[in-house]
Amino acid sequence: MTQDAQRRGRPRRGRAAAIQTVAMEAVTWTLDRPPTINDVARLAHVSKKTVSRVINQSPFVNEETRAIINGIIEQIGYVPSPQARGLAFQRSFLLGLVYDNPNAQFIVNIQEGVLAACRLAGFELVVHPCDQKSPHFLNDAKQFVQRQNLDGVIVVPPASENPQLVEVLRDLGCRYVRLSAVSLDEAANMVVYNDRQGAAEVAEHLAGLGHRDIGFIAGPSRHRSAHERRESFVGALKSHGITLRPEMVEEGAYTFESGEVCATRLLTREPRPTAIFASNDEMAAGVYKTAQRLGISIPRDLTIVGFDDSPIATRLWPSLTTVRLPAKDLGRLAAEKLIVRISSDEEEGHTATGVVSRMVVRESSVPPRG
Amino acid sequence: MTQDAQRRGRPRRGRAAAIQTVAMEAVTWTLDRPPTINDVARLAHVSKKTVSRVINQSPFVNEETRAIINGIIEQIGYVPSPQARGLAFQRSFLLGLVYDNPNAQFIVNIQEGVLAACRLAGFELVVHPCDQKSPHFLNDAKQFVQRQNLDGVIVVPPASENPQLVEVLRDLGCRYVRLSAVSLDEAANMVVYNDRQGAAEVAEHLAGLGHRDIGFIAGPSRHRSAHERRESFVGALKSHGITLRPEMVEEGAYTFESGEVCATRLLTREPRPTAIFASNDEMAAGVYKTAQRLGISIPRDLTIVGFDDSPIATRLWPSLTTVRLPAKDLGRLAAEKLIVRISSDEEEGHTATGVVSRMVVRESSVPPRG
DNA sequence: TCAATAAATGACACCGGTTTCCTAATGGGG
DNA sequence: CCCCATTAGGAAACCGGTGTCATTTATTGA
Repeated sequence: MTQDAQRRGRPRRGRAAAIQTVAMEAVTWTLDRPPTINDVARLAHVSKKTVSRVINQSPFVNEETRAIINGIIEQIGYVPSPQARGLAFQRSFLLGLVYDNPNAQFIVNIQEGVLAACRLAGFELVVHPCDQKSPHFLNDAKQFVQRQNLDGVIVVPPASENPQLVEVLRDLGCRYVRLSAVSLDEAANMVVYNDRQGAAEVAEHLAGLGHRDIGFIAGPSRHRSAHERRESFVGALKSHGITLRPEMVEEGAYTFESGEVCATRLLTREPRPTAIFASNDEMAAGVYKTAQRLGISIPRDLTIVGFDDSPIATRLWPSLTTVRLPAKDLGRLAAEKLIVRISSDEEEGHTATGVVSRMVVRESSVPPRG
Repeated sequence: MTQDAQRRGRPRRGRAAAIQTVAMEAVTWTLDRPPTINDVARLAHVSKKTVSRVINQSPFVNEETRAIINGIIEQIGYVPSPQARGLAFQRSFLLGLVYDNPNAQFIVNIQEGVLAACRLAGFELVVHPCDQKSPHFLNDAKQFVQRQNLDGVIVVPPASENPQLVEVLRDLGCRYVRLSAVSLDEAANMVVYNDRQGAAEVAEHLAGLGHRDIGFIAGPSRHRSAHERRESFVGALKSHGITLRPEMVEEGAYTFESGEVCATRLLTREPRPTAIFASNDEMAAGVYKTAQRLGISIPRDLTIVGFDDSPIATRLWPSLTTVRLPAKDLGRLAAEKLIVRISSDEEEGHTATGVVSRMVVRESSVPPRG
């Protein structure tokens, strides 16, 4: 009975005293190494398991105890070791971003969106630029995942459209989310951006302005987005009674230089188009340069529309009418999707996720002359 | 003696046999979890310590044993757990990249350079975009380092020029390397890019072309690079007998819009400058737009020079004479420096490291008319 | 008053590596 | 033939957390 009383009483006193003790010790307490969970447990006179419960927000902790432990954690600046947590949880709290996209702004925007979601969930982001043409491409990606034991990977187009890469990720048992213009995978693994909407709006815009001789610069056929933009644009024009003649279509490579080449072909042909829709802003910039070189005035003699709303769209003069692709939202959605699947430890999340692109009208699109 | 013989002999047979056994087992051997060092040790009939020695290239392992273990590692696809290694080594093999630079291309280039060095050393890169103006800036940075226990951090300007941030990193005991236009820190912690060289070349170029009425758009004074570019440019002009009059200097914010504003001021003033040197390409693009708006022909009536050699320099028409800042090399050097310090576990590396910027002449710079 | 139950906490094994310390076998010199 | 240095390899503790299960104490119902 005496023993019981002691056992019952001591912890109370012990804990109550701990507040004082620690408060006093805090000034002089200096560790030559980062504090660990054991230090916290010792100072709080509890077991490390209880500290662990506090860290992990377990409901089975007395409020008083929790307050004491949190106070000590605060005072000594304890931060749980991610390595130890990772080892015990079998998780790394790390997401990977795989990209081979040459558009730097797109990548940075995606990164920001992904990180916005990561921060809320306590994840960090590891980046992996790569090159699909490299013979080490698949092996590099594999090592990337394994080397830090990534919990999940987000893949950006065009790499996201590589079936071998997806196979590698699947074999590794690594969760992934792919970004693409079309749904290539089960809903849980995809975030799609609807380029059809934006391309259709452009068609409507140009038709509404009165353009009939319209040139189109398509993207490279290996990009799914190129097909989407093309088909939607052609279809929407047709519904406005305008047929895009084959000789008014050129296929570019989403690069500035290819935009110049395609524009040169289109603009030296009769009848010369009164408007050109380039499948991305880079190529649209190539059209600008070519038009200026040929002495064609923009927008008086030529309306130009791009796609992406990259920074260059507003740097050009006149500013470029284009389609805004909300890259940051895209990144955020992908990360959220991935994190939900990782956290729930389930393959659910079968709802389709995506964003819609919308046209932004600026100065480069006006009615045709005469 | 018999026992001894057995003890001596068995391992031999054991190991020799292991090759066969494993070779046969490999086909049917399926684990429902990733293989661990224990699996390798068991299959190789050695202790896990010996496997550890092989992994870490210890010289105290028999060649035969090493070959057997490597064979098994290969066959079962064993990859050491980064969490476990991290826990034991007290290292994360993770580098951080802190940036608040609005220039996406610069960031992506830095990332690529950093990763080139990381790959060789077995490190991965975690990114952290931030905002110096946010009240959480310092705390976010601190958590960023702690959350994954980063081995080192690379800080890109202008964040790199924030002394409080550096203090936080130092307090955390986190190694860091700063990029900046000037040496703000001990040599071990810096990689500098010499903007003076490029700016001086521009001065020489413009003077050589015969320009005398030269306008200058400076960067924001909180950027060290802005000072470097300005001082060097002014100094070099002076050494060519040209004095930059105060009314020919405007201070921009390294943004497109500020370039427009400054250009408007410079170009509506008498005498109008025959050449404008903008401290970065973004602002130079603003000058282009303003000139076009005012009906000033480039380069006939106005020579323009930028700085950075960002993608926009070649997208503009005529293409922009500018100064190339080798961002990728910068990133690589910073990462190499950091990795050396981490690996050697010493504060050495007192040699200064840096890159030099060089002018790239394009179409926007010609002699003045008349 | 006495189980039965729930709440709060602790003891101990474990995650997958590394380090420390120790043993056994081998080879060479006296 | 013995001793010792050297090489190869193993046992156990450890890194810093988490899981499982047991234990203690307080509360409730019969």
